[in-house]
Amino acid sequence: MQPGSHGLNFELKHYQALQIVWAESPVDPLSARTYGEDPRALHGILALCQRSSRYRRDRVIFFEGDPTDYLFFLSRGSVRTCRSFKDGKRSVVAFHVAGEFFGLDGEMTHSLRAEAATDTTVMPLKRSAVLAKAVHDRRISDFLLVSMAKELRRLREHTALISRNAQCRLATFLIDLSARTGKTENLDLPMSHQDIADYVGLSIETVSRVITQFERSGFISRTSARSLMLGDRNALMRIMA
Amino acid sequence: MQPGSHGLNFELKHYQALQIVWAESPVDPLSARTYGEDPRALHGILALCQRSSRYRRDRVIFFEGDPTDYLFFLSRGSVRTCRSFKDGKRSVVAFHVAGEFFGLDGEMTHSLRAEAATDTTVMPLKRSAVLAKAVHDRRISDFLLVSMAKELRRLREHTALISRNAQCRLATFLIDLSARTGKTENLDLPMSHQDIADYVGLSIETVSRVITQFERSGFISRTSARSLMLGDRNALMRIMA
DNA sequence: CGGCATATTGAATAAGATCAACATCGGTGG
DNA sequence: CCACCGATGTTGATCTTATTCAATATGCCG
Repeated sequence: MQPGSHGLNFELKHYQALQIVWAESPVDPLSARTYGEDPRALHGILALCQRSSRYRRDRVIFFEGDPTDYLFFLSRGSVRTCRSFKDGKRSVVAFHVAGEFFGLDGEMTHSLRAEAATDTTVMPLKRSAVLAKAVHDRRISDFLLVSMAKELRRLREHTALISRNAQCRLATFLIDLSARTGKTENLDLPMSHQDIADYVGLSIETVSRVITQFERSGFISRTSARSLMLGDRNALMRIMA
Repeated sequence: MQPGSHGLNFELKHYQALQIVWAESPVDPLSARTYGEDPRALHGILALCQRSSRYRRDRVIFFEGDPTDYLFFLSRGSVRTCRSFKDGKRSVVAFHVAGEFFGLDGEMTHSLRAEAATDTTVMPLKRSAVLAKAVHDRRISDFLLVSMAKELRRLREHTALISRNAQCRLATFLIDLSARTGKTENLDLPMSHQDIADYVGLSIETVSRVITQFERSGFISRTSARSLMLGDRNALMRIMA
């Protein structure tokens, strides 16, 4: 892959979604005009990538404790960031889908491990190079700010699930995933039930049972375990409370 | 309170903690040199505050759905950001302590409610003014970046609790709180048990029981319900797994 | 001192985890 | 193309953990 093309084969809507964050009034200095209509910021960042890397499902992209020397642009596939505990349990803290950055951190070492949840293509970007460029190009620092603001919001939403029951957790997960991938129907889950379970904090058995329950209630239908149709989104929304 | 003084009566260590984030090698453009040794960035932001506001315990600072016109610097007290659900339950997504910003968001409206967890003094800052100033002063945009990176990391840590048991959740909470407030002993909880329960996703009864359990195990001791002594931090760390 | 918030403790209940058996899927090699 | 096999997902029975409900205690502020 050439540096000039930047492997921009992720869907355009992801990029646009990234851009409109903080879109507000026309007078806002960080408005849609600044972010939304000019791909140069993203382009400028991705120009720092020498070559893209591919990871097969379950391969580790960085470990907990690794230096935060690189951040990554995910051009294809999906990534999970997670932590494993001494008792063998695992928490998936976040999923990332195509068009998103991951590995941004304010410390010198990663506090989480990143793994490919499906086969992926990522563009590694030397953190120091990105930051050096951000010093001279304010659109790039703004871009980072926007990326982080988006991730913050997603984490806040997810955190609010900690006191909710199994149905609510999974309804929220499904609605969120369909929104992020832009799939309103025929939602193909880009991760295993085990990944979902570790993300929402339930056992795989409970995940399976609740999805079956949703199906029996007519909220969703399935062609296979991994490919759903959200027939009644409103019902799921109601469960989210 | 005069604009010149900016109500900087929060403890210096908070500020320093904020500054050393992303500190890395001397050649890093966003290194400790940039952030760590110059209070002008924070000063520059706080100069935008016309007057500080006080909120008594449980008062709402902003509601879910309110426009994100202001962000806030917390100069005294503690704040919780939370969401209430139709079934009457509440999730506390984050606590903020003196020296931190809150209310930063990438969208036009807040997705969470912010309330004073104790009596507080906050400095409201017009978001558009901060961003306008950030355009001309790169230290300010950097400062925002650092603030958000810190909040991201805290949320990630908290999110990982979703699949952990009651002891682990509370041990993590206590250790984290003592680190953030800098109190290694005589940890005074700046929030009610109900707040803690809604934060870690347990009932108040379970919170009470686990704390009692910690006390009986000799990990902590209490002079009152709200003032603890973490006698055996290592034991708590072990429980965090 | 009184009265209301907050916190503790116990007993019953419910939600989800765990254990175990079985089903299905997807890939591989014959 | 089909048979096989390991990985993934489903379903049922039982057990554990935390919730709920209820009663009591303690603290806090007038």
